[in-house]
Amino acid sequence: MNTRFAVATHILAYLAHAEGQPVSSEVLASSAGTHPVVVRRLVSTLREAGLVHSQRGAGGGALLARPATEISLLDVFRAMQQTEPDLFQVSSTNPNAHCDLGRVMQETLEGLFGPAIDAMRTALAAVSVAQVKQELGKHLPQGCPGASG
Amino acid sequence: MNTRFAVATHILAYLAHAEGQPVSSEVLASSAGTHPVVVRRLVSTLREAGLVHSQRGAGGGALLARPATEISLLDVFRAMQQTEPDLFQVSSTNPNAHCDLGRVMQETLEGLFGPAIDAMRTALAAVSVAQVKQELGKHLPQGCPGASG
DNA sequence: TATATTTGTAACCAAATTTGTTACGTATTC
DNA sequence: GAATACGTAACAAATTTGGTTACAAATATA
Repeated sequence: MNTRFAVATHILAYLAHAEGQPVSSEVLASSAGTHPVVVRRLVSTLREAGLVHSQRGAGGGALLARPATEISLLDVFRAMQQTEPDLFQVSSTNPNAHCDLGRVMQETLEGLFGPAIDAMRTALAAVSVAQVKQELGKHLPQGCPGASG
Repeated sequence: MNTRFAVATHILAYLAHAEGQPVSSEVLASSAGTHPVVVRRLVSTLREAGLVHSQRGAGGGALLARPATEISLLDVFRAMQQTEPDLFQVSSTNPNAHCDLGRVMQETLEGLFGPAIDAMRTALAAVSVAQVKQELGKHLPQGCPGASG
C-alpha cells in the first residue's frame, strides 16, 4: 500500500485535535509534509466516505463528520481502498485459462487470503481516530502545540 | 501489494503438487500466466528464503525445499517482503519535522498499524502450502491434470 | 458589492514501480 | 558435444504515485 492511508490517518487525527475548527488544506499539508492539493484529494475521498465535511471559502477547511471515537482505522482503510488496488492482487494475476491448476488458483487464493485480510480489518476496526489522537498526545513532548489538547 | 505474492503462492502450490519432480520455469510460467523469467526471479527470491531448491540443466527446475505442510503463507509473505516496500508505508511519509503533530505521527502510526499487520501475519501463518494444494484439489473439476493428486 | 480566502477538480509531469522481454553465461543431463 | 534449463543483467512498456499548476466555484468579510 502507498502512503495515502498513513496521510489520511494523519489528517483525521489532526482534525480530531482541532475539535470542530475547520482546518485548511494548507495547514494539513504542512503538518503531513505534502502538497495542499494532495490533501484536498484525500479529503475528497474521506468526504465521499462520510468521514469528514469540508467548507469552502475564507476560514473554511475540513472537519470531522462525526466524533473521533466513532471513526475507526478500518473506516479510513475502506475509504482509501475505493481508490486503490487490492492488497493481494489475486484477480489481476493472469493464470492459464485451461483446465489446470491455473484456472482455479485464483478463487482458491481469494478464499485463502480472505481470512488474513479479515484479521487485519478486525485489528484496524479496534482503533479509533480518537485513540490515534490520544496516542499522539502521549508521544508529543510538552510545550508543543497540541501537547496539552 | 503487487501480484508477486499471489504468483509465488501459485508456484509453490504447483511444486507441492509435483511432489519432488522438478518443474521448469516454462511450465510454471504457463500455469501462472506470466513469463519464465518472471518465474525464475520469484524462484530466486523463494530460494534465498530457503523455501525451494532449483536444479540447472536438462530436466531441471524448481522443487520445494521442505514438505508443503511446513511452508506457510507467512513464509511466502516474508520472502516477498524482502523485495517489496512495506504494506503501510508510514516511514516514507514525510511529516513536518517541527515540534508538532507531524513529527510524532510517524512513530504513533507505526505503533497503531503494527497490531493490524500482526493479525494478518497470524492468519497467514495458519495456512500452509499443503492446504493451498488441498484446497485447489477441491476446486479442480474431475478429469483435469492434478485433480486426482 | 468587491475582495480575499479556500475548496474541488482537471491536467500534466517526473519519478518510481512493476511486469515483460531479450540476451547470454553457466550448469547439468544425455 | 549438444540440448536443456537456470541465473541474472539489461532494457522497455505500462502503470502508479505524488507533486504541481491552474482555474472555476463558493464563502466570509470589509
